[in-house]
Amino acid sequence: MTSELHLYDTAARAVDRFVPITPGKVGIYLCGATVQAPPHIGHIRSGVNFDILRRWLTATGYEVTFIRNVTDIDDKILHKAVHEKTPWWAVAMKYERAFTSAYSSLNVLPPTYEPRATGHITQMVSLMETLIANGSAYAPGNGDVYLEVRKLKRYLTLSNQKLDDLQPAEDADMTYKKDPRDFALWKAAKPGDPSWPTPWGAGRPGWHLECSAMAFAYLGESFDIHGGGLDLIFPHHENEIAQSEAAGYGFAKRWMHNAWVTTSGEKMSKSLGNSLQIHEILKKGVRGIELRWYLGSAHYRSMLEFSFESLEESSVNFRRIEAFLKRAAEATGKHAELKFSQAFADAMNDDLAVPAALASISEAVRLGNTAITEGDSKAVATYASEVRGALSILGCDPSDEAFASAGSASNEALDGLIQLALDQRNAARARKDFAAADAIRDQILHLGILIEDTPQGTRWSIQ
RNA sequence: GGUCGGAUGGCCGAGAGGCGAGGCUCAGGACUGCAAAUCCUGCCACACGGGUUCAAAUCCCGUUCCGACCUCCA
Repeated sequence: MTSELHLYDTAARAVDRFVPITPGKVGIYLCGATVQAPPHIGHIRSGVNFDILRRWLTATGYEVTFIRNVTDIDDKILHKAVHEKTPWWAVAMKYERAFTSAYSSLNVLPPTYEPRATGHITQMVSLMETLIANGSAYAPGNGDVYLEVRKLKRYLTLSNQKLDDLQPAEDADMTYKKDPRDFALWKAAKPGDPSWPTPWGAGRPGWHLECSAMAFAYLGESFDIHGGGLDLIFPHHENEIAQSEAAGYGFAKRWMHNAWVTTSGEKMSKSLGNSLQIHEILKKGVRGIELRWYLGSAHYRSMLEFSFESLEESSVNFRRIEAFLKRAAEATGKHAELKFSQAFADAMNDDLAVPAALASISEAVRLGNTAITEGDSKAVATYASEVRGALSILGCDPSDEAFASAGSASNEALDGLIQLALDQRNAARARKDFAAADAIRDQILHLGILIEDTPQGTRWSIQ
């Protein structure tokens, strides 16, 4: 009897059983990047966390439609374009590529579809027409369009705030707004800004509208899960809910938010100057698979306090698991199949309890290592399958071609050379000339190759 | 002012009334010519003060400290 998937819902502030709208299918909308800077590890943690959710849903038989948007127009992109003397669309494309590359380095699967805001102006205009027609929004005549928050049946249900408790924005322009908390669906074009024609004048989208319009376009009026970082709860997600519900849509049935990556206890962000970009870490020689293992290892709702020390510690742990899979393959003569244990499934079904899932992997590795020592190849195959299957769901299967290393031809030559040295060394060992044998081992170790003697013979690996 | 998190062993990091998650480090042992790897054993922690209970890291009350959001944010 398998356990059933339970997930946290930010709106309910509780974990409860996941029941899809349509049996067997799941629609997920994840707020992706506003492409105005290269991704830091916090952005990619979000990608990894939701990638794990998606992989788990897929592994347990759901057909997942995963939409992750790109917001390719906003104030910062326009500012940056002016600053860099580059067209705004070139700025957006540059950083979109940086995000794509970072996701790919960490084996985050491409979404089913990745809609860009600027490609969905028609859908946004249509949504605004609906909102104006039913009295939820107004166009004061200057080209802006605002949502009238006082008219909403409910508002701020995710962040559990009261409208009157909000600190009104100091810079709220009351020339056209009916209430300082009304937010812009659409912004009138300023000279030099890109713009699109609408019934209310030329302009560009406000920040929140694109997600409501695109979620509707690809997932319909109502869908299963909406995800994003904790800091999007207010205002972004509140305003998405406001727009979509005012338009009469059921919108997201469940809200999931990942916590931050912190340094010195503080949230990583560009404005604090403490952000760490993915490519900076990879440049230090950290493997993508190890960085992913680290970012995915904490529970998605817990803060992850980043340090290179704990990253290295996590990598040591991963290499032990990886080494087990390698030795298991040698012992059984084949790659392990992809399976997972009940303990792993129970952990994942409990709101993606990855730390508990990791404990189940460690247990399987320990038992599998013992089975290798005992020569029980059937047991080795069983544990290796469980480990590899679990790793695969976490996106960290070492045999995944996403992490494949190149150069198998040169490896053959290397293999021959090392075999030559090993033959020499084993000859020395046979005549009990251990000084010579150890000298060979030490010299090879200096070249970065580790030699290990096992009851099954001598094996080598690149450090 | 409003809303919301957090504090766990040398370190990372789970758990949420009873049975010591797991990992890393370190120490000892087994195995080994020696290493390495592996396995075994050990290192009995929950910010502080009260309370509830047969039993509290977990529930309640209070305190301290850290952090996040309140219209830029993953």
